Amino acid sequence: MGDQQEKDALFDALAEAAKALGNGRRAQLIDILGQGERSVDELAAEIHQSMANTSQHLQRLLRAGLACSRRSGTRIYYSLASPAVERLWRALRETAEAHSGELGDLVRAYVGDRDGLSMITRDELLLRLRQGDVVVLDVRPQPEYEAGHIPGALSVPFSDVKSRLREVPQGSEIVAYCRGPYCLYADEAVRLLTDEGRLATRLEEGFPEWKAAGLPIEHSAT
Amino acid sequence: MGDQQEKDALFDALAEAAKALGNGRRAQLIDILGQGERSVDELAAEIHQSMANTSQHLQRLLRAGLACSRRSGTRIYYSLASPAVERLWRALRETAEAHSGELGDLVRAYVGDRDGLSMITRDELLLRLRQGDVVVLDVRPQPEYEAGHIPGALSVPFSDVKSRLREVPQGSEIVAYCRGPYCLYADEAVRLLTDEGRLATRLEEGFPEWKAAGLPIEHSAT
DNA sequence: TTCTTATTTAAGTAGGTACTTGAATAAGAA
DNA sequence: TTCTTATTCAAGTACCTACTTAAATAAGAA
Repeated sequence: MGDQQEKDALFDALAEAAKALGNGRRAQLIDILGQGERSVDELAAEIHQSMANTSQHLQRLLRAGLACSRRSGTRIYYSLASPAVERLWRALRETAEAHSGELGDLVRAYVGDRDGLSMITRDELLLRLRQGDVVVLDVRPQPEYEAGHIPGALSVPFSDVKSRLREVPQGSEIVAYCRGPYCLYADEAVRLLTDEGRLATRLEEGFPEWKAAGLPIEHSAT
Repeated sequence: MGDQQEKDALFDALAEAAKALGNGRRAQLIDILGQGERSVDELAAEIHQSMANTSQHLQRLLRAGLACSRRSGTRIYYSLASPAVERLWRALRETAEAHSGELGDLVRAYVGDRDGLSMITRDELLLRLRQGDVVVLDVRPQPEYEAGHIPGALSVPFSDVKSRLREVPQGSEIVAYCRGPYCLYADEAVRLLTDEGRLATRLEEGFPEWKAAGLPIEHSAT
């Protein structure tokens, strides 16, 4: 007990979990899995990688204890191992953001200019929901909506917003949300709706943050 | 804006911070830096690595935005870049611990059996401090005590406990603390004191957790 | 049974990482 | 100035990682 070799082994094991997060593709997988469970082929499509490569990344997450999997017929569904993983991912983002400069530039390069974009916080949305004068739009892909969404939200995946405009109730303000701060679905939806003359706003954060705050969640009957 | 290449670059940058933590030696450095700033040679001695290798690890932490450094004469002192890093490190530990099994075994192998060890929580210690019937012992190395400690604590580094027994006031219960749950200094101090017939207890957590909880801290006049 | 689809495994390669050793800086002391 | 000490840099090597392609499983459908 207490010798250097064992100490090194302990810290190596802790570092294993960090290594699992230490790859851009796996970080994306964690971000997506934060929305709910997904199959390997869906995940491969999301991160634009081959099935083989995606499978290997997922198994790395499995081994590190960040993800878990279940088989259903011919498909295998992966999900985050515990809420602690969600906290770890958020802490990593906050740390990287505090290291001002580089990451900010990359976010700006990917996300573009959000200056003209109307945004509201979670607390504001809660208030408006109680008043009952907003329509909430979940613009993430359908499977993520089905795995869990803000109660009362309508599922209109980003790619369908334009064609399904008529389904969105008129008259009240629209609040769109997606995966989180690094997700553009809600941004684009708000821009599109605004162009159509609707009053639309983006929720600052995404579904995982809503869930992590302990707020109520609705699941689709399957 | 919004293309795959930029998205990959953004997540690669986030993964960079995780990669920096993804090495046992650097994880140890982060754990030690959580106690306060230290010079390169002190850190090299702590992790039992060469100066060159330690320096390279520290520069990796620097580049990733997890650490920062300042020069003072011929020495360069490294410290954590922000409290967010401390949160990240804690989240990583919690995640790894949730992945029951392997890590538990490694902790047990390094830490040994804590069953016979008397422990108190932070809240209990706060209560006892208010009652004024405890002596608090900081058994970490002197530089860590100087960089910040629990108010009123006496600095008796682990290696000196045996020879400096007389300095520890008799009559009241002793509470020893160190770096945190993976640190053995307080364990050993409590065993030693108990063998000498003193009433000694270990603080469950360490100094970084005390600091993170926003509790008061005392610094040595230098 | 054979066929199909989803996933994993195996093998190979280019590039990255963690150490080592020895030389180069950089600040202060003599 | 030279000497000393703390730190960094440079170059080399053994090992590890992220991807590729092609073959192997594994479950369900026909």
